[in-house]
Amino acid sequence: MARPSQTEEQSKRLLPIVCEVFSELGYRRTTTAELARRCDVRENILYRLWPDKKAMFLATIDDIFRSRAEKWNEILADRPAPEQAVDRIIEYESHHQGEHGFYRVVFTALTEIDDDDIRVAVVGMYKRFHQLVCSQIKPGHGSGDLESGLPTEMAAWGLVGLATVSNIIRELKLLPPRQRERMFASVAKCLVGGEIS
Amino acid sequence: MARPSQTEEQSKRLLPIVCEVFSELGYRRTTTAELARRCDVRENILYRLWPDKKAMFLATIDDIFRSRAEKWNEILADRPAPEQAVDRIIEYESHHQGEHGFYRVVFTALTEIDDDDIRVAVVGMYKRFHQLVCSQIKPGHGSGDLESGLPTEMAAWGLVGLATVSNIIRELKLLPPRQRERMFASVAKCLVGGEIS
DNA sequence: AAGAATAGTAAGTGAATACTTACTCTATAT
DNA sequence: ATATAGAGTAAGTATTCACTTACTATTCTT
Repeated sequence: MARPSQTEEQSKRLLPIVCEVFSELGYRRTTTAELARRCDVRENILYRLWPDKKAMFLATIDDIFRSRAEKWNEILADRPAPEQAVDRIIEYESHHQGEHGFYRVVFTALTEIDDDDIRVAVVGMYKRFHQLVCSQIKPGHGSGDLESGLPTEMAAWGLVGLATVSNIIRELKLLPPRQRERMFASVAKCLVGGEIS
Repeated sequence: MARPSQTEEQSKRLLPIVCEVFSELGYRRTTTAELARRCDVRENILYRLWPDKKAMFLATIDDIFRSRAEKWNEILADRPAPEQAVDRIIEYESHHQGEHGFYRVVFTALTEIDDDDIRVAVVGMYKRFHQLVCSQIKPGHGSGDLESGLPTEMAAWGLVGLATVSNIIRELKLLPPRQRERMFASVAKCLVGGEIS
């Protein structure tokens, strides 16, 4: 009949901006007015793309995980020896942490888990994140335990925790960058096994 | 002249309740009306004890650290062999994690660090927390590095991270309690050194 | 070109909320 | 006893904010 809908394209176009705002301000402090301003559209246009503010946030949670997983795939794309996969990611993470607001979104989401939809989204994200880490640290080492003596799943949780503090340290400037990177790399090595460089 | 002020006593009496509400709802979702309701007083009475909502939250951040540090001192009060101090705390933490809303307050505070006062409070809290962990894992092992090969300060950050994920796992029920406890204990052992039990 | 659905504009609305004000009651020092 | 400062009550206020509505302007199909 008439104009074909562009909502799909527009959602895709605006979502990164929405992500950015949520990661800067957190869920509650982000107002729909601010989202509209930053997206350079009116509020009701956002409401045509998503039913409400919560839906915008849920889309953010999904997207933020997707983009992080994508980054990792890029890093590993040129197929290094599987034993080096972990080291590559550790290298990358220790330097580029927090660049895409991943943890800021996670933190603000964690204070909203009384809401079932948000809880489900966060739980899903963590499970996939943990799985992703597991799959990356496993191949290099036979089956079962790592060199450190830890089962893969446990070491993976340790790494997730390490990434979390590391981001907190970064945000709060608790350590100078170099020192933080060394800390990340050393503790990560300790968890997955191998010498400490 | 007249009645002696009881503000001191009343602050002390109400602060634990205020802490509880902030840890349940986070900073933004906590309304002064709800705080008053839970404290069973009127709003303006809270405003006589603290100048504004932020001050109530800052008091919460301080108190939540104090009470955690106090707990640890209690645990170590009956002077076990210094080598066992770490194991005791690990034991305690793996079981009693999250009981006092510590991490919920931390998470909600982390999304408010654009505010300088809150930032300073959180930075202070983390520094003291890290110091506390350091002082607890150091004595058992000579000077410098731990059995794991990690410097004490690094291992301490690792433990802080571990405690963080562990609380997230608890809140999101990502693992059944027993498994979470085993994970915590194993990864902690890996970080400070010593056999994995 | 006409018709129709979508994109965009601008103003508004009702509820929530941090904080206030004006007041009464109560305990204490003298 | 009583004057006085603090404790408690109750209503209010200005603002913010998620979400809506009524409208105009586009762009596509036929």
